[in-house]
Amino acid sequence: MIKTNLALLQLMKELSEGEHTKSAITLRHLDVKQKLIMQDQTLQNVYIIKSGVIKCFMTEENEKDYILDFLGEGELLGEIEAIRHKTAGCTVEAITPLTVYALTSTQFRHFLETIPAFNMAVLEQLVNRVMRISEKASRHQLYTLAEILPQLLNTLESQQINFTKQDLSEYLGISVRSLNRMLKDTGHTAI
Amino acid sequence: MIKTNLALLQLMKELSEGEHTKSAITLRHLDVKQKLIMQDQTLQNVYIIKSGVIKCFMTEENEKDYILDFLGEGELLGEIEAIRHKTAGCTVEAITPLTVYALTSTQFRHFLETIPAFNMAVLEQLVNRVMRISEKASRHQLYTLAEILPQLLNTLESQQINFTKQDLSEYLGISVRSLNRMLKDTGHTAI
DNA sequence: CAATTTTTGGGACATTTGTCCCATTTACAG
DNA sequence: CTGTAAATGGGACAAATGTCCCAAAAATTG
Repeated sequence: MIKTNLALLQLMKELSEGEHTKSAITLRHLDVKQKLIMQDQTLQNVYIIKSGVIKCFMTEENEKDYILDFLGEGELLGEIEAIRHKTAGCTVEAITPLTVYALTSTQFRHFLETIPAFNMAVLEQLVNRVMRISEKASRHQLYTLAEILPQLLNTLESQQINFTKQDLSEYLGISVRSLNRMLKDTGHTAI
Repeated sequence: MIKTNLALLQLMKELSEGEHTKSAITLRHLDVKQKLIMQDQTLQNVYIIKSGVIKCFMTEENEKDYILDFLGEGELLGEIEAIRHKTAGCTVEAITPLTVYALTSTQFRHFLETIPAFNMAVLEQLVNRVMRISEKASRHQLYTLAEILPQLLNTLESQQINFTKQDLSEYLGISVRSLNRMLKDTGHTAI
């Protein structure tokens, strides 16, 4: 359920120690509930998660939030904006203490052009994300909650993070009330 | 509503005439309802739409289809599979007569590595797709049909393609019955 | 043109999900 | 430890959507 990209994490570790590259990379720490990226903001940086977990969500005009994904180690953030030269499409908020590698958007594009391994890792990151979001969208449109929920609960058990009901329902695209109801009906007590 | 990528289309036009690159690129024609890519199939090629429109959809285990997107000129197909070395995640079917540029997955990866403009165009294509799919997923989770439909109908008017009710409802992730009901309630007669 | 298939439109009813609301429990700051 | 805020669980009802089904209209085929 929490997506990671260990290949990119490893690569960033190397780059952050590399002679010519380490000066471009800094570290940043965030506490729980702090926001790394705010929707509609102009971004100067691209981030790669070193440790911790974030939620990435979009806020629509009717004030409702939709959580696109929970992302962990090695996941790339802000690359969309760096490549398209647009403002942020979603908000990124820490749900555990977080450490990220940061590099400027300009540096990011420079790395893309000059470091083949980095370029490849970013391409892979992007196609994986397309797949994942597509599959999630499809699943959530074509199955009922009753079919999706058990799988999700299964996945949740292997995570040691406490997701709030609010977060789970925003991830599923339903109201908290519906989530509660379904949990009760299926006999699930704790999350 | 129909996504296009004119930058990539232009680039492909140039590459298909370029001294060193034209031999790698072939053309393929398809009729309406023919499938260019079948879900779960292993792909040998990557395609770029030269002209025409396709629908890209996923079939879930419960036999229901979800249309991810309608794609037109310059859109890239099969790149996900070429980069991840996986089988196709969705089916691609022509909804108008179609002409595509085809190149082998190997050639595609070679172009990525050796032609910076191509690499950049693919990166842009991918981030745009992530944005688009994310926005669609979010919108469809957070708004009711009554709010989405008018916008969609608006967009439809500017297209000269006849979408079937079936396609529209699979794009919206609802049943045809619901689509009909909503069309009647909002006083829309023709599509 | 006739026969057949596909698409469309909608009635009736069941199911799912949302909204509003409030009591209880849990977490947290002073 | 205590008061306040946040999160949880669920009743009651409204609204949205799905399922099943069938008849009319349109498109396709021989």
